[in-house]
Order: sequence, then C-alpha cells, then structure tokens
Amino acid sequence: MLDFKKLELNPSEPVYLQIVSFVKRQIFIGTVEQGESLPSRREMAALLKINPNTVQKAFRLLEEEGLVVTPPNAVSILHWDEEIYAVIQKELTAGLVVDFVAQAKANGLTLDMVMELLRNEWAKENER
Amino acid sequence: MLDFKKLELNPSEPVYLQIVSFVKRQIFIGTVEQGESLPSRREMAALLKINPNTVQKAFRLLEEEGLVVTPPNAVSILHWDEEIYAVIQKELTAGLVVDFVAQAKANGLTLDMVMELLRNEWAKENER
DNA sequence: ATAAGTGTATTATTGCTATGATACACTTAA
DNA sequence: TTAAGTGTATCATAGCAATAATACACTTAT
Repeated sequence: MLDFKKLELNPSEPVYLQIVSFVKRQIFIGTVEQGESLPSRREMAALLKINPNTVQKAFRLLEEEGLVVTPPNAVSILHWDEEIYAVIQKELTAGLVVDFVAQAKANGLTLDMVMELLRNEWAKENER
Repeated sequence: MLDFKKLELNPSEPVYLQIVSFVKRQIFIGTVEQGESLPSRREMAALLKINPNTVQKAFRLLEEEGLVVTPPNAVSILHWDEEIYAVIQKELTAGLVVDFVAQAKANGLTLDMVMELLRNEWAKENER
C-alpha cells in the first residue's frame, strides 16, 4: 500500500519528481497493487504541506508514463501493463548505471577499480 | 599537455563546469604537468566560441580548488600540492559512487544485482 | 607613448523551471 | 438545490543560474 508519510522531501530536488520516483519505486519493488487509489490532489498536498498543483504535476507525469489512470472527476488509480512495467524496471536498474559508467570511463577508471569502490561504498552504513 | 580541442561541449551541461571537469580529469589521469600554462581567457573563449567570462568562471573555480595559480596580469598556470591531488582523486573515484549507491539502494537493488548490471553496461561499447 | 595583450570586477540579461493562485466544470451526497 | 469534494486549465510569480556586456588596471613590446 502506498504510504506517502514515508516520503521525506528533500529540499534540493524538485518535489514533483520526488513523488514520481517514490511511486515508481514502490511499483518496482512490489509493495503496491494494481487498482490501488492515490490520494486526491488536495488531500496529498495537505499531507505533504505543498501546493496542489505540484501534486497534479507529479500525477499527470505518472499518467503520461502509463502508471496511473484518472477517471473524470475522480481520484487517480494505479494501473500499468507489462510493457510499461518493463520500461520502469529497466529505468530503475540498467538505466541507473548508464550515466555512472559513462562518467567512470571518462574519469579513466577501470572496471575492477569501480567494482572495488562499489563494494566499499555499499558496505558503508547499512542503515535505514 | 592540455588540449582543449578535445573538449566537446555538451549543450545540456554548464560550460564552465565542463571545463573544470576536463582539467581535473587530465590532472588525475596524469596527461598534464605542474607548471603548464593554460590559454588566456580570451584565447580559450575564441577557441571554444564562448564568452570570456565563462572561461574566467571556470578558471577561478579551478583556482579556488587549488589546482591553478594566476600571477597578476598573466596567464594561469597548473599548480597543485599532494593534499589537493588527494582531494580530487577521491572526488573522481570514491566520490563518484556515493550518489550512485544511494540511488541503487533506494531502488531496492542488491549489491550483486548492481555488479551484474555494471559488468553488462561496461562491456557495451568500449569505444572512444 | 601607444597598442595590444593580460586578468578582474561589476552589472545586466536571459532563460528556464518549479511552484503558486485562481477559476472552471463536474459529480456526489445531504 | 446546495455544499463539498473531485480533476484540470490557465496564468502569474519567484528564484536561480548561466551567460554576456562593459569598463578598469596593469604589463609588455614596439
């Protein structure tokens, strides 16, 4: 189930994008089901203490990406098909490493160096 | 030796940052020596077809980070000490993975998954 | 002396993006 | 019918960051 109270807003990244990412990750991880309702724009805005338009922007984006459907004058509902799921799955996995690898190569690093750095950083603080 | 002709400007990232990164990477990789001169602001601006102030901003940043020194009314010169070198070395290696790991964890990925993705992406196109 | 080359400081402009205010159309239930 | 709740469209605002224009002080070689 979607629990937006767990979404801690980071002031340095656009709020609407944080909402989008949050929902995508929940779908990807599988903590959320098809047909589940999202809060209304105003409700969610009140919860997060932000402007309803910001929520609207996030939800519209989710709709454009095929993760959400919104009947007229009613609350948005989570809905996606396999194809779309594959897209966000790729985005959250393979897509994540693309820029990273490009940068690492530009910096002159080797694969072995990167894997070593990765292991170290991963071990640091398994908090949360 | 610094060859700014190899610096292909990417329109979607600030130019002055691209210049800074370029120089840092050259220092880190070791294709450049202490005492080497940079082009004058105007010269470099002409070469890259950008505004001299943009070059100035980049060079000033490099100076603030301790990679460059600029005598009065003269061209800037590459100069750094071991401590500063260690800083940018860390920035270009360990520092690179920090955000990446944070994101991967947020997406619910495991270390093994990430390493696998990394190998795949690294193998893709060893061009350049 | 002069002209051309340095770096630098100050200010202006531009463009973009995120966010906010407001009004509208519609549904639903009291 | 009315009031409160939906989403939505349009426009305004604000803030920020990158880039640009301009003028200044100084050096150097002609």
